[in-house]
Amino acid sequence: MSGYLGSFHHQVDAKGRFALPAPFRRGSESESFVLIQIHEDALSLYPHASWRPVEAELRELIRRQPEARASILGLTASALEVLTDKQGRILIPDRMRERAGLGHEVLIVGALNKIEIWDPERFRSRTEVPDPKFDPFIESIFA
Amino acid sequence: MSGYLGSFHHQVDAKGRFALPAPFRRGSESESFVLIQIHEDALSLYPHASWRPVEAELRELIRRQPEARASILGLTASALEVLTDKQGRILIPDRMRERAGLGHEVLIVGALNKIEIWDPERFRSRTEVPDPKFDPFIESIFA
DNA sequence: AGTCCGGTGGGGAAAAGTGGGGGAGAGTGG
DNA sequence: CCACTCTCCCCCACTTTTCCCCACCGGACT
Repeated sequence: MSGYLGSFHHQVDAKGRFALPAPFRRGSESESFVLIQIHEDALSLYPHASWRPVEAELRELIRRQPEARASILGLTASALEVLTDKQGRILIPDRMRERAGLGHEVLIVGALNKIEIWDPERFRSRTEVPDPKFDPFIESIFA
Repeated sequence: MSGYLGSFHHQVDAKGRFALPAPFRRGSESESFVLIQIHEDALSLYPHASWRPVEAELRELIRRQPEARASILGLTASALEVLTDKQGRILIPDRMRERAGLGHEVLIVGALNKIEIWDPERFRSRTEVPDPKFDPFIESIFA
């Protein structure tokens, strides 16, 4: 299948679960994901296939720059391997939800090789005014 | 499965045992680990599969740089092969706990190919302010 | 209007984390 | 070679958390 596309407005229930949008489930049946906070304003969800090369590159970075150990350890410590339950839902631990500033409404956003989880309001404010500096590059890609 | 991820706040009981977090047990059923102190501020726990290449590289280093012998001997002398008991717990000898500065509360941290055991407070102080020098590298890995 | 499918909500069984008693085995000294 | 001690690990027990399962609801397509 092609990369993840689209955005879906879903609820996080009292137990901290949200339903993975049906289009994102196809091709990842009963597969595991890696849930991690890379950016301050969102959570990222990597399917196993996308995560593997990331992991390999992280280990390569540690080998070449041992001083990066603490930075990477902080990332992996706050990451988590998650599985969809039989209803296709994913559990976000409360600590993660709070740290990423997410409430009980989230926007599940397709980002090609991964999925991002945003606060809907914040997502609007971050994307409604795109930087025109990149327009020519983007234009040429789509030409 | 993918590498070790996540952090878990566990107790070390009066006998010096701590429960290996359930996610870290999967895939290593009744496997043995190597417990070793590589860094000053934490203990490292290598599953057998991750330990093998480390051992090979240590032997290779001794052959090429015999002067490193004493340093490596110091490491292997204080390392230890450990097994989980039937309850999935691992015993840390008191000497090791003291040398690594661990109390009766520990943070079990996933670090991809290995597991690290930290004092919770110390871990927070070492990782809460990541070095921005590595941000560009890390950004590009997760892009 | 009925049926299917995707999203939402909660009860309850199973597992995870924690604590401690006691027997088997290794190490030590007589 | 025996007796004593100490450590380790198995077993049992209890509490909390996790997640599996069932049920409901609403919209879309037939």
